[in-house]
Amino acid sequence: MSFIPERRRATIHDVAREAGVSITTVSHSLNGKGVVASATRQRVLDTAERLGYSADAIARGLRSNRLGVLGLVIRPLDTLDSYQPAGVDYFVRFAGAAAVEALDRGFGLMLVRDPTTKNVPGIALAVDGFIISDPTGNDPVITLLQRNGIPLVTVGRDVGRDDFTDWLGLGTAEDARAVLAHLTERGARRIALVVGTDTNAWNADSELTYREWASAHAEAAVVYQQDETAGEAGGEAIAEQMLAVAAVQGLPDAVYCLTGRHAAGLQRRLQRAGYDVPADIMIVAGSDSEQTRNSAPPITSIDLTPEITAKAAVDFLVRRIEGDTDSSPPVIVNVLRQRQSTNRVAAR
Amino acid sequence: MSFIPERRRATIHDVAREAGVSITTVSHSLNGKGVVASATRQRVLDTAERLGYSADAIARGLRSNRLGVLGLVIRPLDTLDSYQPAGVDYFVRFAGAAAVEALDRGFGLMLVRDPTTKNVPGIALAVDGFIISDPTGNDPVITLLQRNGIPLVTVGRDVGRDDFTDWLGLGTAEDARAVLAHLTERGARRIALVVGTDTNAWNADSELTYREWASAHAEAAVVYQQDETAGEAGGEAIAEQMLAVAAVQGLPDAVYCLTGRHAAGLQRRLQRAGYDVPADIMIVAGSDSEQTRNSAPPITSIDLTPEITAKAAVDFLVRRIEGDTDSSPPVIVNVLRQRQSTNRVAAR
DNA sequence: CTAACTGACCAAAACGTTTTGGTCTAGTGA
DNA sequence: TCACTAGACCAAAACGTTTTGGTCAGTTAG
Repeated sequence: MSFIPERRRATIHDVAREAGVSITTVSHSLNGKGVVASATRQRVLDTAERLGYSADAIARGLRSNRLGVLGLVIRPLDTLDSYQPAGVDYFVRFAGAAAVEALDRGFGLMLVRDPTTKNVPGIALAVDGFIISDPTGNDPVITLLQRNGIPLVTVGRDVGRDDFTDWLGLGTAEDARAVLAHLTERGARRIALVVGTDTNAWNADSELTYREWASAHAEAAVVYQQDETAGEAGGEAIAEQMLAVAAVQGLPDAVYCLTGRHAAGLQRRLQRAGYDVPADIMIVAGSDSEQTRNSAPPITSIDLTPEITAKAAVDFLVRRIEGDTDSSPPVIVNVLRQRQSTNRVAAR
Repeated sequence: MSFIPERRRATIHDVAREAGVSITTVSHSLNGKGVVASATRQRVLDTAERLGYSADAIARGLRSNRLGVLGLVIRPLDTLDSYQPAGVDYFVRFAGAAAVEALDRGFGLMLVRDPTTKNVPGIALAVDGFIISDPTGNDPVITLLQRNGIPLVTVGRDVGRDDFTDWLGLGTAEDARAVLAHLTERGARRIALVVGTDTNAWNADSELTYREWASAHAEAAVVYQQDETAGEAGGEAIAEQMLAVAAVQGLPDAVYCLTGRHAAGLQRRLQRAGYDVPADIMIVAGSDSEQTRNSAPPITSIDLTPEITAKAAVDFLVRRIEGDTDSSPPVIVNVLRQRQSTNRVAAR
């Protein structure tokens, strides 16, 4: 037994008939356009209220080419192929915050997977604009959206697309510099870097900044690469590699792992090999997560403040949609959460 | 400098002109309706492909009254008034899983806040159907949607609306019985319950089942109530209450806290008062979370398997949208994750 | 007194589809 | 030859808005 009562929604025609005016007058009254005698306007408003009328968003969208929905594509999730990687709360926090901000501005937010693939709902290309989080290099999604004339902003730049300027910087270089400065201050000299394999700006710019730092300090750059999807096991694997060459070239003073799960796995494996964190080696993660907060010891991490980033991205996109093509993207500033993994004083 | 290239999307008229047929024939060719000579159909298909044509979802939606979007309202988040409560990953996992499942079925998923409030995007009432997670008693959102003839299913029943049957049970009673059986098996007799203040079925049915168990076992029912939004501090507050009356009526053997954050706070406060978990008192949470996984000791919890629930909810809603009014809602079965907080054998 | 303007309102077009109800031709059976 | 059917196609209506381009009456400027 279904409940659907098939109660037809009131249309603008119903209101017009009931109020004894034309639909033009109803539309004008409701939207504050045109000139309508105030008595008439009030009568229309009352009638609309009484009938529970609200303009159908689809019909309005068809006419005015504005649906009231923003699309969100989180590219790393397309490669992860799962929307619930354990402990990775960055993206869900991002999506939630983006939804709230969009709602506050009168837009809905629709989560969409890679729209270049088949079987994506047609509505995806009908939204008013897109936020693309962490685009890949020369991202085909951007190409598709541009071809269809859909406004978009990205969070993190597309490293293969220098002509595209509507992106929010993630403060990646600043973060890397802050981490390296923090580690140096705590006495580290030989710092290794562990990046992911996605071709996004986060990985690219972190590595770039690190290499700059290394050459400026006359240190050899030691960069490991590990698949983001490998999780903690991936971090352990990197630790194995470090241990394998430790006899020859020694272990680093400190390791900067972009991914929190890599950091947790790496720390655990090094501890198992008898090393103390932070006394023998310090560890920092570039992305705060459940794993970094709850490792023993807790791992110093960059809190990427997805709530702030999401809010800024929505704001920036809405500006573009509304025709403001000049304002430049906001700059995101993240915070370094100092924890025990880099606390040399507190080490036994 | 904006990037928007104002490239007009190809319409059905463009395809018709280019292929030398009427728009009717294009529509029929593309949708497999009507009778079209196969040579003609192929020509149309090729032309559409060449022009990169895909039907505009809004226009289609207007005509066929089907937008291809599902709405999701997570009611507890409306009261929490934040979409990113720290460590509460149930809802974000739910939303992510629902989005994936919807996408797999050709729908978009739109996250929406309480649509009875003002300033909600009009599109909210234009979606094809709604999933309402954890409705409040006699939820006004349900009333609104029903008045507008929008299909909906709820996750957890509306405790004030017995005539509404399209809800997915959360297995709440089964969960409660499993927890109580587990605690009894580990030697507990005097078990206390801590529920939240939302008027949803989870709270109501947990308490009901608990009281049934208490009277069946001739035990006094001890029920504490704490606001869901109070977090770990709320759990500590409950512990204070327990400690205050401990001299008179003793401490319970075990506590069943529905909310994971309450459980974590409660455990910490009791430990601070010198009690050992699980030796002196056992603790179980009704909802697994970061806090229950990472407390010391880790807290035995019900894993509410939001991925499974979300998938089932989408499936059920799509059935209703497609006119299947008969199939009954699926039954969700959750799992009890046994951890050290109820492990009496392993206690010192 | 006429022309121009203004205030109040409305009919119809337009948005891009799907679907209804045709037309026309060629073939079939009687 | 005539009625009928089936195949192939199309014109126009419909979905519910917003917006364009009016009309009409009354008022003001010259």
